[in-house]
Amino acid sequence: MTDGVRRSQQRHIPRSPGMMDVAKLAGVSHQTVSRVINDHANVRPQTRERVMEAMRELDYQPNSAARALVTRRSRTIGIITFDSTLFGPASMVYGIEQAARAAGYFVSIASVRSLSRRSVLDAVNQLRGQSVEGIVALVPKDSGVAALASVPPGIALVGVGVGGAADVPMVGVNNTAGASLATRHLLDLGHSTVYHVSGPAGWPEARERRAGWRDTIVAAGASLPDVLAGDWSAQSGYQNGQLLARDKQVTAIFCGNDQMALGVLRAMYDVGRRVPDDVSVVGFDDIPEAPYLIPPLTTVRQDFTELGRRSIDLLLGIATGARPHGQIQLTPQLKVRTSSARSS
Amino acid sequence: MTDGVRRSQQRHIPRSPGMMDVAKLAGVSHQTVSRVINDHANVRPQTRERVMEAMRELDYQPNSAARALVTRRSRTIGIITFDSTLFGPASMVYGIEQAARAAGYFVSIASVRSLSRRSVLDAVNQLRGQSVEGIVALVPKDSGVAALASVPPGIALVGVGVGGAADVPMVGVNNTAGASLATRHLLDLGHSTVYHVSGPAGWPEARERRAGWRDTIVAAGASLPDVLAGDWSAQSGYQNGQLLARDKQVTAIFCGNDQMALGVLRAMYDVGRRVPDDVSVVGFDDIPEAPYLIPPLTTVRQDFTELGRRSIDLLLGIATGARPHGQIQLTPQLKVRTSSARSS
DNA sequence: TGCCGCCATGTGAACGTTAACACTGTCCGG
DNA sequence: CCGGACAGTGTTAACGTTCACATGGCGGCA
Repeated sequence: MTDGVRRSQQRHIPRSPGMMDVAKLAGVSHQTVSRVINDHANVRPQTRERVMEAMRELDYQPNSAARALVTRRSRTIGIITFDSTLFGPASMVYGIEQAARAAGYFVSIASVRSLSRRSVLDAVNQLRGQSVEGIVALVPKDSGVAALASVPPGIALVGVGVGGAADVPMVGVNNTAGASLATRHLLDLGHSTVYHVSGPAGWPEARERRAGWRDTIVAAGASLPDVLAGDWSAQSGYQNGQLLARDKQVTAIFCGNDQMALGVLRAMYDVGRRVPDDVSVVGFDDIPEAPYLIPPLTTVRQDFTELGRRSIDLLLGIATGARPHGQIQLTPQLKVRTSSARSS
Repeated sequence: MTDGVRRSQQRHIPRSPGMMDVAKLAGVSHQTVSRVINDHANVRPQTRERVMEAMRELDYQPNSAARALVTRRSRTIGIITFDSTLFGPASMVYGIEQAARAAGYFVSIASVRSLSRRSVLDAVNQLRGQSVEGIVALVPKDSGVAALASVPPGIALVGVGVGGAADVPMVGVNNTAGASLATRHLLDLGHSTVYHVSGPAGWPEARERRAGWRDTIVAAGASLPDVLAGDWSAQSGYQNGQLLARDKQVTAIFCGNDQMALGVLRAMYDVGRRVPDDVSVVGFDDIPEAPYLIPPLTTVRQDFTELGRRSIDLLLGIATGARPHGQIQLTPQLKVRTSSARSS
């Protein structure tokens, strides 16, 4: 007795009830308890009830480590994410978590400070160490994508927003189509051409949006202005906006995301160029604030949450060996608000 | 031989190398491998090198499940989060993840769709099922906080943004002080009083900011206007802003967060009331876009990332039994921009 | 010289679960 | 009325670690 007390004192983590304890209390074998937990057939309803009761009484929680050890399945998927502070990534993490949980998986997260090959690979290894059954990687930059491509096979991996050309199963929005939608919208409003504030070099999504914009301009036979490159931030939008605001020829601007559009809006305001009377501005993403900017921002909507959900679908498909490679592209949608209008 | 092949075929998950395999290859016992992995003393450098070499050769990854099973430590902490889509929560998750990783922990996430007692408790149980060693809960609503209070002890738990009165160890920003800072700033600019667009009922942070505002008004002997209640969204800010814009007496508004301030800004613009010439507006949070709104928003800055870091400090402190209860309050900071000016 | 103690390693038993198989009855068809 | 199928349950052995000891060798000190 004394000995027992001493023993339980030296382990600082108190033992929580196990299957054996439940079994003893219910008067069955631990295997029967296991059967109840895993909803196996061939357990008498009455027995099942007795076991459940015992579980309730002891506040029994199955030990996931033991289970993972013997089944070799962690029921966990990992997310690698860069700057999950932004609306887009944050929403996707949310969508992924919801979908994963619905599919019976836990979600473990590893956020990387930079998108260098090195840090992405570190994150992959961290998650491998947790023996995740699959990884969804939000690493929307070439260096990150390259790192993904060099991950040893054998681990299910899906990239999100890594561009259509990536050598990795991926889900993303059709950026080319989205950019095209926005550009055509502005051309259709009578603007002679459309200027573009793009995302930074090395980002597949920036490149694809730029391409969609360019192709549309060219196809329409309009003159092709130089691209201004930002870094996705409102600040960079503001700076580029100041440049554009000075040029009276500029009547329509398509921005690579809403934050930059917000900066452009502010730059126009500062210089006294009215939106949409003098200049039309279109963004990309449809952040929740978009309808309340001055003026309400016309933008291309991506359904980030759905993107997250789909990435789990794809991942689970791969994990069960369905398709070796897959590619899912969602179609974005133009949201016309008041920041775009007919050319005067 | 044939038998061996068949066996490895029927298990669909192929066995990855274990300690035993490494041990055999290095010509030592599994225990020595364990010692090498855990950096135990008393291993000859030469032996250590041989083991490391074997690990590299086999691409050995320690099995975290087995380790967790025997040590009863998962090296994992859990995050419960509500609407991680917003800037604040998203930043905190980021800060938490960084800090946890630095402390050698993995991070598992459970996002709840609502802050009802039920769903918060479900999330707690999900994480308990993963045997996390501690939980950081971002559940900034009374119902969620109440749920936390009823979590069985024995699991380390820290609330973030749950209000100072909570019966749970917590970290948060000093909302009262922050609101006071904003309100005093406006009073000091000569405004006869300050109106308040508050967060929704049942949110401790909304309550505390309201209290800070009210106390400051009362202490200054100014007249106390009715509170307008929003729901944190830009939309609700816009709606309440429209109400306030009609009232010519309103010259200063303190908003419970930046999104609502953004909506108010837009409402003022629509009605033709100039900010800051006619009306001063101050927000709370300092979202990255705040400097680029029209006009740049004066706001109260909270360091969300730091908040996340601190919550891990507190959690780890509790988990190692340092203090049974703790409370950390960070001091927010006023960022004066151009949306606030002297009363005319 | 002999014993003690420490360094370097090995051995065996947990940890809590699932998988595989063994064991009872009961019911049904021949 | 007997054999076999099947429902319901129990028994034993993994899974890959760490922990608590046990072991052997070697150096130092009395």
